[in-house]
Amino acid sequence: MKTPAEPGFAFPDWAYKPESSPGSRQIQLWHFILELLRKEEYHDVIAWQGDYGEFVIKDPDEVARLWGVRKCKPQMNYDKLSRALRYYYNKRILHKTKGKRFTYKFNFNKLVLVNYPFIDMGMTGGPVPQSAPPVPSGGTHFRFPPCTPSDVLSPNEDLRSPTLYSSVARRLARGSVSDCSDGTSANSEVEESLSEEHLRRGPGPDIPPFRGPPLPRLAHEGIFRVYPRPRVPEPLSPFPVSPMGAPNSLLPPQLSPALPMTPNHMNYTPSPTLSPMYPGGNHFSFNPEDMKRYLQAHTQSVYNYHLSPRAFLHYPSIVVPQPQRPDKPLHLPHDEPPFKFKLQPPPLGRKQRERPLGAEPSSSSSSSSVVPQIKVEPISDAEEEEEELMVEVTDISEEEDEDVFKAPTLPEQKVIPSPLPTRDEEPHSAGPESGRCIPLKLRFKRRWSEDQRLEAEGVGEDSDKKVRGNLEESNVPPQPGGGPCRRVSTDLQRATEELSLENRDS
DNA sequence: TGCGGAAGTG
DNA sequence: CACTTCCGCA
Repeated sequence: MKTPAEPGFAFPDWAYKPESSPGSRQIQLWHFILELLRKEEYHDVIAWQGDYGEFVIKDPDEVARLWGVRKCKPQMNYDKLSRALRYYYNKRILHKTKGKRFTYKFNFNKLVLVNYPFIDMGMTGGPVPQSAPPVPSGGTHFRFPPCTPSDVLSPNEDLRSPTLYSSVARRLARGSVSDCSDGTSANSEVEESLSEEHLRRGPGPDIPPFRGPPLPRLAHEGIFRVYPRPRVPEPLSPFPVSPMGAPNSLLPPQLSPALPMTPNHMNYTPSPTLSPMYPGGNHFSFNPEDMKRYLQAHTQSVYNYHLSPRAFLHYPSIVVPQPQRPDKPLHLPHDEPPFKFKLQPPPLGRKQRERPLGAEPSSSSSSSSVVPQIKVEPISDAEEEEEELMVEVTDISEEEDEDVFKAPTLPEQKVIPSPLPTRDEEPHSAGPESGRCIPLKLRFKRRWSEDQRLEAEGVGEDSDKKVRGNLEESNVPPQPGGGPCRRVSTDLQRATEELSLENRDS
């Protein structure tokens, strides 16, 4: 109803932080830049130009002024603004296009990929719209595994969305360039609060508030999940409309962006909090097709500029065990272990409705004390690496990225070198449990057990010791009957439960 | 022009 | 934390 007739504003929610949110800050410079970039009105001031994601500040002073207005910093000038931009270098949000005056380039790889890691960044790049880096289409409600979105994103980056961003985007839509003292468009705030609700509701009445639409079972199953088509044609890309035009004419059924494009990334379902806006919303709807194209192309430039490839390399480790797909070796022929995913014992006290395998009901309590110690290396490792690799490590690669690109070095390779024994893999060979319909879980469990076992056998001596040490230290004697594995499996059990639950509901 | 250190701000 | 402000250096 109250859909501002603004010609396609389209920023992904994740790009903003609602003022209301705790750590929310005001608009960030890059948001602002992006915003200007997508507005015709400012094409004389700033515009996409050159490479993908590359833009030129045609009128530095004006941009600075606008920025100043937006931030209520009348003293703002290009010098200062550029300093701010320069800070983005390290964050890898931007980088300078050398040789070209006032030309910078967005590292969408970072901005976008991180949020849409499922997109294939393969270098198959075809022609891509130049000035219109599209963004994946909404409709996806991702969910990261146990780890939180913030784990995936740099802590110091605000790309992560706290929760719902429904409206913030909208506000920018209009009060794009100012709202403080300059009458230019002082509507943001107001508008925002107003729209907050129906925004969530979307333009259409049929659009349920964003929360947790039927989540595809799990990436591995719903790879081809059909996504609701965005209400709005695509001209509303977060970026200037692409020459390619809106594929609105005939959008192929919206496939999950997590499509077969890249197995690496489709193994987990991104978190809803990171998800693009609800497709219903008119605020943000991007088309996977475009996104894919863009990203592919962008990848090239990314490679050219050595932008962080870690985003990619990294994800595989988050991967969730894949159901065996004989038809398609999901990827990485060799240089990567099937999955180096270590389950982190989920927080206890939650749904434990699955019958605890071989664990007393009360085990929950006992194990709750154990869990922390048990955490072989998941949490810290996973999280730390994640962040590091993803973002902070930035510096490391700052100049060595090339290498990274060429020879992705995985954090740990000590993973199960051999394909798991068939028996272990066979879904049929039902396990002790309800050997039927908990494939994922089972797989997880097995995988994990396997992992644990191997580690226990010496592969991962460190962690093994760690675990034991901890166990001893905590007076938690090894399970008499089951040995370490037993405990592990218990935890695993829980973990899997947690995980499957996680994926089930939401 | 562009860079990045350093200190300051909310 | 994300700038803002100032500044020396190239």
